[in-house]
Amino acid sequence: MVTQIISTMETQVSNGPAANCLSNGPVMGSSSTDDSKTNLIVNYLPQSMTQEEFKSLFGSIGDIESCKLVRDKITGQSLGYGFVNYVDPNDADKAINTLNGLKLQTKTIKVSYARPSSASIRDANLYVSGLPKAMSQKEMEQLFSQYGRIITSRILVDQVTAGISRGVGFIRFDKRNEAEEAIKGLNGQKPLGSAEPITVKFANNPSQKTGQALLTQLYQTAARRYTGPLHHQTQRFRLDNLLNASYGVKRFSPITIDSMSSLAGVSLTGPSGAGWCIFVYNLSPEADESVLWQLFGPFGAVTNVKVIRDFTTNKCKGFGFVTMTNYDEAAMAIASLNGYRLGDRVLQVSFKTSKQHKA
DNA sequence: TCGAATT
Repeated sequence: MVTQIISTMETQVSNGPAANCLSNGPVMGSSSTDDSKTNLIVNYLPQSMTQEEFKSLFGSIGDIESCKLVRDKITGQSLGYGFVNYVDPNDADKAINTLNGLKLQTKTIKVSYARPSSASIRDANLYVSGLPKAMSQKEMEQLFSQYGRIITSRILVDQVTAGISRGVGFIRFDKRNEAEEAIKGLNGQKPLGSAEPITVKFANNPSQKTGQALLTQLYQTAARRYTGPLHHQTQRFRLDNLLNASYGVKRFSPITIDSMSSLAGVSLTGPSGAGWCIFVYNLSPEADESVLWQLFGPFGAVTNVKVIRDFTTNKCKGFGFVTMTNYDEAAMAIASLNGYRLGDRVLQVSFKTSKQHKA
């Protein structure tokens, strides 16, 4: 858990023209000339960046033959990448040297030569989940390399726990058919010595988040910023106000911390450096992350909340998870919120049980 | 009634 702040490392594994994402290639009017030394792909652009800002940034390096920020055809949202074709190959080189790795908002942009446009290299990007936490990027590549030439790979890591793998990553193959073969060969397979099968599927486009997800992300950032070391009494008071204001109900469970921690036969999801995971049951189908922040935030440091939704309906499946940093604050939240009436529902709140090592 | 992860 605790995967809000994400840092990643990506290495270039190809020789020659650098990797890219998708292949719109040189944009308009480039005819049959060789663009390999002038045409660049720019990845990991901030969602909010406009075509004008994009052009302005890269135009500051030198004359641009053409440039295009790639957008979703339907929504018009930026897909987080674009192409710049310079007039002078020296400017392309200069753009890579000066703008690659530039930090813009929460993103670190990547500037590299675009591969020649062709249908065969499209949709060759895979999303992999369920990777063993101990698996390195190199090991992941070894696993996939039997299916083709890997252009880029990445394993996502959790920054707040000092770079522990989140067990998910990306593999971009040179060719789509290589990616297809990798799915056939590896999806549902257990990597050597691992008990869990991995999931391998085609990746979504980058930076494609729902407006809801973006709002949630913003809210989580803000909430964490203001989660200060308030005294418990004050927090109680704050919670009362919050809940009264928000839901018009009030009730604290009489369950004590001691009775909570003496539950027999269940192993708790431990601190594990990432905090204490709390299971929240009986949320309404309309519940969203903000409810969990409001409920748990007043008790102390909350690092992560998650409402589990049905994939197709996007409605809450009735439960969610909250991660809190400190045991006593988590215990206090559980003691106070278990049995809490939220609208016409009575919440059940407990430490998340671990299916893995239950006795 | 105890998850899923999207650069």
